[in-house]
Amino acid sequence: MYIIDDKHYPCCTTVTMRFIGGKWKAVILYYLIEGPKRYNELRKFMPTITERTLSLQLKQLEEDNIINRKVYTKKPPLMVEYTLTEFGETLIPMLKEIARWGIEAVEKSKKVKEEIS
Amino acid sequence: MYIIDDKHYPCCTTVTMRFIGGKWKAVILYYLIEGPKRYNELRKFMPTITERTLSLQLKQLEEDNIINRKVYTKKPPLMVEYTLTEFGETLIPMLKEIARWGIEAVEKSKKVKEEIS
DNA sequence: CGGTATCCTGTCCGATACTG
DNA sequence: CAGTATCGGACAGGATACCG
Repeated sequence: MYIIDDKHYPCCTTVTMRFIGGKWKAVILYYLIEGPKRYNELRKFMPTITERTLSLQLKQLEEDNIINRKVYTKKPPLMVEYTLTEFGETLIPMLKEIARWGIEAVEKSKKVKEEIS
Repeated sequence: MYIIDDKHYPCCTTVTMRFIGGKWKAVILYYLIEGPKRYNELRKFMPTITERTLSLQLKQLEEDNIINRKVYTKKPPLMVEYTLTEFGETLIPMLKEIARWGIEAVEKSKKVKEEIS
């Protein structure tokens, strides 16, 4: 049993999923590995996410101190950049493992298809 | 864009989350790394999961060919064992990374607390 | 022992429209 | 450009009771 901020987690794995679980967080973070990204850049990488959801997920990641939000202009059009924090960067090895396995799974399913057809 | 079984994924990370996302799947798999486990053993490891949810998650993992379900008795009391499949074993490095980061995050939050108090 | 059945709640997340 | 506001549907997951 682990405790962070008075919240109880039955397993160290639960802790991680609390931070990067959900449909989009890991994907957002994956794209931030290679460097800072603007809001619209992220949207282009994830064409099927809605503005609202992207906005919410970014806000949560910011609250968890995983990413940093930096505003470069005072008046519209705004220019906002998102970056991994130092804490967020500790996630990189894991994010790469997650991505690597995803690719492996896709490859495998292709092979299966080829064998069947 | 990746496609498995006619389902579209915008990113390789999405593929992985499709398999191990959710509140419990990664936790179940983490406990299966060290070897086969019975239904009630898993429940003891995760005291806060409900029977229904554990049952559902196990069934989904079985459908995804990540775990294997083996029944050893014909009449009650039943004896059922869950094991990682060969495909499921490919997840191990990632699962260990996820667990490792969870522990790291807990340690870090402790440090922060000590610094504050 | 290893589950189902039933019911119910919360939350995630999408669609759409609007704004400084 | 980078969001917010509002509404609503789907589904994950909890509580409890029961079964082969």
